[in-house]
Amino acid sequence: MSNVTIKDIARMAGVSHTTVSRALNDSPLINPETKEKIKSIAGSLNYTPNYSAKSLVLDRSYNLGLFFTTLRQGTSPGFLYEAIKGVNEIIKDRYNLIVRGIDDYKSYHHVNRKSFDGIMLMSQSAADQPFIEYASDHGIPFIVLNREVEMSGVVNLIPDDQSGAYRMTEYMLRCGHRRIAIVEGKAGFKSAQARKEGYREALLAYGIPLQDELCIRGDYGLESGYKAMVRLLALPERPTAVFCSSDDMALGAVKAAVERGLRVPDDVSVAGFDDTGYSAFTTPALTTVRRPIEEMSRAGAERLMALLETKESAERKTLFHTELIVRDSVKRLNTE
Amino acid sequence: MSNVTIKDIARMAGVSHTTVSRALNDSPLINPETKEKIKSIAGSLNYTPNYSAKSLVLDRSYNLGLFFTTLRQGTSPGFLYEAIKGVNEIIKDRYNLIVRGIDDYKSYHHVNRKSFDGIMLMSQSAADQPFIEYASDHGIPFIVLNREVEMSGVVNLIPDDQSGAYRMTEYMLRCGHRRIAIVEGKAGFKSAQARKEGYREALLAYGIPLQDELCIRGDYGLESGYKAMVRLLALPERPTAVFCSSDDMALGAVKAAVERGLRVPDDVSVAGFDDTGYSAFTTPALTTVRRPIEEMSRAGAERLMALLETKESAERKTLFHTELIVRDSVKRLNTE
DNA sequence: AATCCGATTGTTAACGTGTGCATGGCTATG
DNA sequence: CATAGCCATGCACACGTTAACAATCGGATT
Repeated sequence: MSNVTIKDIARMAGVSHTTVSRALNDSPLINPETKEKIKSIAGSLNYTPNYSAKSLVLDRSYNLGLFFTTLRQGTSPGFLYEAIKGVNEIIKDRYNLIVRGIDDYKSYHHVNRKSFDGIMLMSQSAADQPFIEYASDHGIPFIVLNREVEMSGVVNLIPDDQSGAYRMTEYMLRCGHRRIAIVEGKAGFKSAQARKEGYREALLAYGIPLQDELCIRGDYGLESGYKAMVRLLALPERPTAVFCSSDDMALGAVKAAVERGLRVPDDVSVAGFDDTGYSAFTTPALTTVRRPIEEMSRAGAERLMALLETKESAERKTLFHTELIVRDSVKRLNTE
Repeated sequence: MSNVTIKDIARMAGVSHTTVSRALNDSPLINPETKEKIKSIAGSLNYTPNYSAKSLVLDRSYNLGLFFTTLRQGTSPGFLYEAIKGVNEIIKDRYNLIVRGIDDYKSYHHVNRKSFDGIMLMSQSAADQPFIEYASDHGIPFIVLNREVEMSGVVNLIPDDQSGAYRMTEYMLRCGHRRIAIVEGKAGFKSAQARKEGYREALLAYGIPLQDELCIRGDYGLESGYKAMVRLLALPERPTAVFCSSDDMALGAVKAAVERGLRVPDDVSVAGFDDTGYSAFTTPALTTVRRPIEEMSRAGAERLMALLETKESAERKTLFHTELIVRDSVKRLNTE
């Protein structure tokens, strides 16, 4: 049992517990020989510091929060996975990573400076604005990932969704598509808006008007992609290509098309967004936009650690590049 | 700032901090009126207890661990997602859920009774036996999910993989398949072994010998399913059905088949295991075995909470039912 | 020889909370 | 009226750690 305290060590070493504390924290005040002796005793006793006690006096909890807007809906497994993986690669052993959806909290009461040294918010919707203000008001060091936030002074790492969507739409246009539909993301999600905007811009650049009947609202989930496609296929003049704002919705869309006897991409092209691990293995392999979630999370963790150790923080806003991944689900109509 | 302490409240209420402490903890010793008064002051001051201090004196950290064998490889995003979701639904606000792969720790030094009130281990491989022993030796309350563990006295919740695999194989046999291959899970993973065993048993029941050339080792990942299928298709006499030990591998397998001009399930049948959210939306929709990860995690969290609050713990081992999900990826060869 | 200084160690208090024991007031009982 | 008993509260300490300040010692400086 690790009930060993510095006082026990002090007794064995014939010194005061203060000296032990200093020795174990590598204080330069302590005689090197004493230090060695104390460390070896600590080692042999298998001493582990009591972090609750440290926390109390040092005013640090050693807890880091990784919060999502929600874990219930609108957060894809792949997204969660990459984010956790990225962060866990960076943080030191002594930090605890606490994962939670902010909608899991009945009140933010338990979220405070004493309980969290810092927080990374994977923000997906404007709905977490209150949370951001709460964190800011309570002086909790935090950074916001994934969603652009207007607040000044906040470290903000975001993927360049808009230009990703632009490039995808442009790619479809270059392939000769002119009647291009979009299945939008979840209402209220900034990412949904950015992707729509990239789509709109690209169409504009090619002088093609935005048509309401080709814009269908989804919620990023599989099912909503399916339903959206069903509606698109029922149109008098149906689109030749469908840009889905998430890979999951693209899967749903493909499903709907195939069920109705259409081949993808021969009869209708479908593209996604995210490049989840699955996209390369669907049939057909999905043309999509890669979003560097893991890199972004890693960078976020690094920035947060830096922010905690030295009080300075570098640039506020950083864009992470998204990348067009061409696979097999969009057909080339011309020979350009 | 939440620098309010019970002493501040005590001063304002004209009582001792002891009384405040008791009042806020609903001690029956305190006069109801005093209690009300104190609570209202605490409320208006927006008081939050300092959990580091509480931890120190109560010897509880309010941290719960959700540990995986690894987060790097062999853990699918969907698995992680469902587990976290299940646990987060149960645990109370005041608990922190700490998610980590045990292979992230350089040493277990930071894992101890003071830092974790309890641990749920999503065990996937025998490789975490040392960790289990460590936790046991250090007297940390813990339960093991997902993998059967021999240790006595450990609460152990596991999905009935073996009978799931049995039912799947049996289903294929009933459909008239006789030459059935298996793509096995990651070496060393208990789940891989259990699924293989169910497969073996079913074949045996139908008097069909196990053939080594039809058993290919995979690692649960997409890529490995692809490669396994490539090998199977290169066989002189190829299987009519392939049972993959995970949905991900099934996706990979389908991919390989389609690339070689084969249709699933018309030319070759493929089945998976897990019933990830995607299985219903692949083309063709995947026939698979549902594994109740979320339910199991929820139950695990409940059991752990119970174990922490009252020291008793109910039955040791609980099996969670797996369920055959018939979709479109396995062809019926007969008309039985 | 008196003083000072640097190196090392110890004394003591502090962080915010919970709890055993003592205290004081009030009521009921004889 | 005295005493027992209960209810409500306070006092003092504990939890394990860090840190400001004091203390000791030996040697160097004046």
